[in-house]
Amino acid sequence: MSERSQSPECQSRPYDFSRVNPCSQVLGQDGLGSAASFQLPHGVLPDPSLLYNKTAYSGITPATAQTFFPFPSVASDYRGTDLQAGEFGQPKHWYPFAAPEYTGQVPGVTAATQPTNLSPPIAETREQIKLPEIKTEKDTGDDFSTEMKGQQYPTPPASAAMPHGVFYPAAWNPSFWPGIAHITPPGNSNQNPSTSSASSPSMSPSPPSNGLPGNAFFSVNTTQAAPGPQAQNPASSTRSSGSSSGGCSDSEEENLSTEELEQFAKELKHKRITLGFTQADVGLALGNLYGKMFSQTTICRFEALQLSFKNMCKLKPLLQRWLNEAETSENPQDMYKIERVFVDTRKRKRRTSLEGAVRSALESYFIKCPKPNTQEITHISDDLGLERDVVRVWFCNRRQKGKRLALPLDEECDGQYYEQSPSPLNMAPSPIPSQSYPSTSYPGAPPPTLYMPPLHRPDVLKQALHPGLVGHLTG
DNA sequence: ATGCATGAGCT
DNA sequence: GCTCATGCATA
Repeated sequence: MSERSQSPECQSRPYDFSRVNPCSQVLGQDGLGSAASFQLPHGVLPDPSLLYNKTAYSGITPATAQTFFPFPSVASDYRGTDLQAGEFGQPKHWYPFAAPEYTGQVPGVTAATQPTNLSPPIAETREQIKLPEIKTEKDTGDDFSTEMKGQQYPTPPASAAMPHGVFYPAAWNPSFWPGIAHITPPGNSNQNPSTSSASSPSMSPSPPSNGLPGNAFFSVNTTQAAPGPQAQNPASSTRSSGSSSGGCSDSEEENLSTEELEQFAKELKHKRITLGFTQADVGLALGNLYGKMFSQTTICRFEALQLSFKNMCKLKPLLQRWLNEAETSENPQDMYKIERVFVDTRKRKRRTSLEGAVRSALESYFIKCPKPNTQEITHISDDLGLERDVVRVWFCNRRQKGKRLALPLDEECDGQYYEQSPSPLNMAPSPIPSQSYPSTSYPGAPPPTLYMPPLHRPDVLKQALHPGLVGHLTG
């Protein structure tokens, strides 16, 4: 009830497009006929935050904040060091369907074996393992059909040769993280009590046998244990209601501060890399260890502080435990062994790849109207020749992204971020007096009057905007 | 690392 | 239909 309410209540309908909606005007314009017309004039607010009229980063109340971490990705700098050993298809334990078939898709490796019992030699466990999954049609317009995607088995190459625990020695460069030049000694991880129980069961050579999710452990500290099928972890599932008690009520890290999270994220990344784990490994390990698996994406976002505060709080304990386990384990590789194979037979819509011009157009629309109503979405979709749903989803994601990248931690009323009433047709640079970025990004903006968190830098800003748009705006 | 998509829970 | 958490697919 807490967070859920945030939008409706907090935003108090900043702009109700269904009524008098500036967007409507904009959308109704003829000029919008082509993507070209969306070209934003230079100087037009490249900074999304400007649109949100967000207030200064003033810390947050861990207990309530449902905001996103806008920190600049702590990652992104060390690419070569952590070449993802590969992405693992998410076994999605909550989709215990049998694998009908699969096709090996790994170059050089023919998936000749049974999908099940996939337990590659240690040397290969880190390899890319794709579980069969549904892939959408590749080419048929919007429709999508299923298509079993091949299960990718370990690609022997280089990485295969890498022994666990000893990785990328050459690649690793601590300098990337000025703040954490060295790894803190194991066990030193800041808090975390329960962790030490270390070498826990999960570390045993054979991970939860079938690795069935039933291995619930996920309850960070609580009761929410078992993530049964698709058991969205409690925290998330309860977010709407439970969260009321506080952002990370389900976590033992309830008192986490943003600094702690930030610090932990760095620590995690640093150690993970040092230990030779990829983000995907970690995600899998969590599944094996605690029954709740996460994707490389999620781990990546965690490290980059791109999750909501609440989400960070929720995951932190798990990752903390994993970290401790990994550091103390003698056979860390066991932590991510995959032995379960489930197939998700759901159909997944083919991913739409929007062209630069279209994205720019959408971005432009977004600036003018972050929350288009049904009609407007329809208009936009017609205008750009996109599926309505694609447009709708794009806006949803764009808003989410906006929060992630341009939102300070404090805000809870996300509605406010979009409170800014869309600018009139002429797209006058959104003048959000209360917040601004360096003139470089927004020449016409008034000088910054509010505290600008470190993360509010041009480079971060760019992340919040579509590359195409940024490029367009900046030059 | 990130864009687009999915699904739960909610209004 | 929105937010939020999360993940597949891909740049």
